[in-house]
Amino acid sequence: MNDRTAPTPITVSIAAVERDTGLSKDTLRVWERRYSFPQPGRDAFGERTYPLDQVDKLRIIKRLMDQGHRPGKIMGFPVEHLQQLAESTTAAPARASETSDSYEDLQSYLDLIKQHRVEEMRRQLAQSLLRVGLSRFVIEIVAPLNEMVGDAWTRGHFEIFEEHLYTESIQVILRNAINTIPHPGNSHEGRPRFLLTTFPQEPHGLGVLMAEALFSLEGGRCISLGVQTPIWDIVLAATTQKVDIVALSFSSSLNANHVLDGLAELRTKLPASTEIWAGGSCPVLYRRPPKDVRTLRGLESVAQAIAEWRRANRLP
Amino acid sequence: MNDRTAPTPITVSIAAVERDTGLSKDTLRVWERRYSFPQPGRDAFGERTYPLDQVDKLRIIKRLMDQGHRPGKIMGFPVEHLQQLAESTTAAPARASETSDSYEDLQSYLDLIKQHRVEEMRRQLAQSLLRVGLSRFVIEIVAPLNEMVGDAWTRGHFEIFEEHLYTESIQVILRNAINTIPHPGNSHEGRPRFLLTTFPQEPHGLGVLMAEALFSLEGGRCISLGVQTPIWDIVLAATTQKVDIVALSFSSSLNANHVLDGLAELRTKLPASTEIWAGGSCPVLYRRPPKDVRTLRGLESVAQAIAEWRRANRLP
DNA sequence: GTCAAGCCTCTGTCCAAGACAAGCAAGGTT
DNA sequence: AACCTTGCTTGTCTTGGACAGAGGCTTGAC
Repeated sequence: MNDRTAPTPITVSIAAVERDTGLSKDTLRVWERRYSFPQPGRDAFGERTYPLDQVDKLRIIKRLMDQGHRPGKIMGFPVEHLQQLAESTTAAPARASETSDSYEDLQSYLDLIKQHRVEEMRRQLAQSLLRVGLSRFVIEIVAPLNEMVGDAWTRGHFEIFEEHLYTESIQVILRNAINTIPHPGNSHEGRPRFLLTTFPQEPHGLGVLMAEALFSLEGGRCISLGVQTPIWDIVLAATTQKVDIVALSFSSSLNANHVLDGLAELRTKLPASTEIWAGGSCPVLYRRPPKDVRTLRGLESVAQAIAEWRRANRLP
Repeated sequence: MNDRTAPTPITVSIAAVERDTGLSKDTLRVWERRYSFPQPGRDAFGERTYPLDQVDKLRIIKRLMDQGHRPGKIMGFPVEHLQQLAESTTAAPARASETSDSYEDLQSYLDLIKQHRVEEMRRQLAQSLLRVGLSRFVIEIVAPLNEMVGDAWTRGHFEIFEEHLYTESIQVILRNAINTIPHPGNSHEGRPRFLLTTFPQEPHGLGVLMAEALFSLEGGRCISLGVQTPIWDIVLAATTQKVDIVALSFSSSLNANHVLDGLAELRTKLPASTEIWAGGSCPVLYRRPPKDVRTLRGLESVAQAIAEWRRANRLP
């Protein structure tokens, strides 16, 4: 129950390891049985005590698994090897984001986070927003930055709290910007009503926020449910709010089958007149596009999608 | 593992019950063994399937336990009796919030959610904010509303998406309000630096946001990490950002032991000069106050706590 | 009558080893 | 290149036993 760090302060209990690594107690015990790692000592009551270096290794393993590695393959490697493995991940997608703001400009934001100069970063973000406008800001700065931050994290260059600092900063800037978008009169003509959220397994909210910004700019009326809404509640909300389009955001960490199954289920439960738009970095959306769901590959396609919706729904 | 709601849609798995009630799987099994409640059925694989009414009863029991009741005493009672018991104690705190906005005014917000008139609710919230000011808005309107919404949710009067709509609305209003708080010059004298976040098991972010509003109003400089930051990352962020106070928010859904263990561990890892402030509706904070942690019971005490910090840190 | 110390019961968490379905990779077929 | 089958991998659920620590009760001293 407690940490029992008192006698030998260099070990922690199984509950603490579960909290710090996100690996369940069951998993920790079964790994020990199968792979002989971790190998915790025992305290006077026969309960497991994990040395800190093993907890560190568990954290690295967890990160590599989020990246797609399988535990059985990597469990035996020494820590140095694992760190090396983390380094040698995709370098390609970061280069693809050299569009208008050059790669170096974006990199400077990462440096600001790494130096923990949060206020300076927010100032510069706000400045960029003013310079290029909200739409280009989201598409050309925030989206590639998200990717770079995620990338840096999987390589172990960022701590979790640094990623939190980044996310919170972007959220402040974007929400503030969304608030300043003027309400274009009372005319509801040709203004699609959006419901925005994510599936229960998806805790990342920046995608929803970016979509809300772009939809609103294009004249959409947005209702956001935040993240992690059960499918049935999405249906309830969509029908009671009489929305035209349900928009969902998917990050790359999600299980492919869950995404497809969830979208299929949502499609059957929603009336056919309600469109479903799906976007985000989840690869399966574009590799095996689901039936009767509009997939938005890249945020640039948002404007076109809304234009097409307008054309299709001009006069019913 | 999965919900297995497909064959008989009226039962859920033990993992789902753990998620929805906050009671651990171990606890659920041991209750079944000792008190013969709950009594889940079994699916084709021999795994427990909990009927929804039993989950509802478990939720009520959880709430009564938060109020001090012991499981063995109340487990055998029928649901009606338990509800009655819950009513008799709940009435007091709700009444206590009849300070400026009367109970009926707050109730009208709940009605607006229930009628799904989101924009109207936001308009009225914004109006209340202007009328009474941010500080009283947070303390006298948002805090009791949170309680009422949570209350309505545990009784099954609210759908999940309605709670999401509420949370998102409050978030929009509060973040906007926080943005408008003027930066009082460059003087850092007597202005405590706060780090705000929650523990990994705590996904609710409104508490952090309310605290940020009040701290900022009192002249504090706030750095928010959002929710669910691992303890080690809280330590890292606190030291690199050189904060004076780490402020944490705890909802009543959290496991008491996890909260106390986490706070104890955080206390040992942070330098003694960094204060820890803990607040929120988690009962254990006030029933068994942790060592060397300042617990803020109710948001009214924020101003006093900051005043005391100022007095203690005037001249080192 | 009040308070402290001791005892006892209650209660959540940990342990062990076994079982199995869902996830994933490799091989074969169209 | 797209698809199905087969077999291995892996996380989660199962049972029943054990025990520490908190809560509540009783006793005894003042």
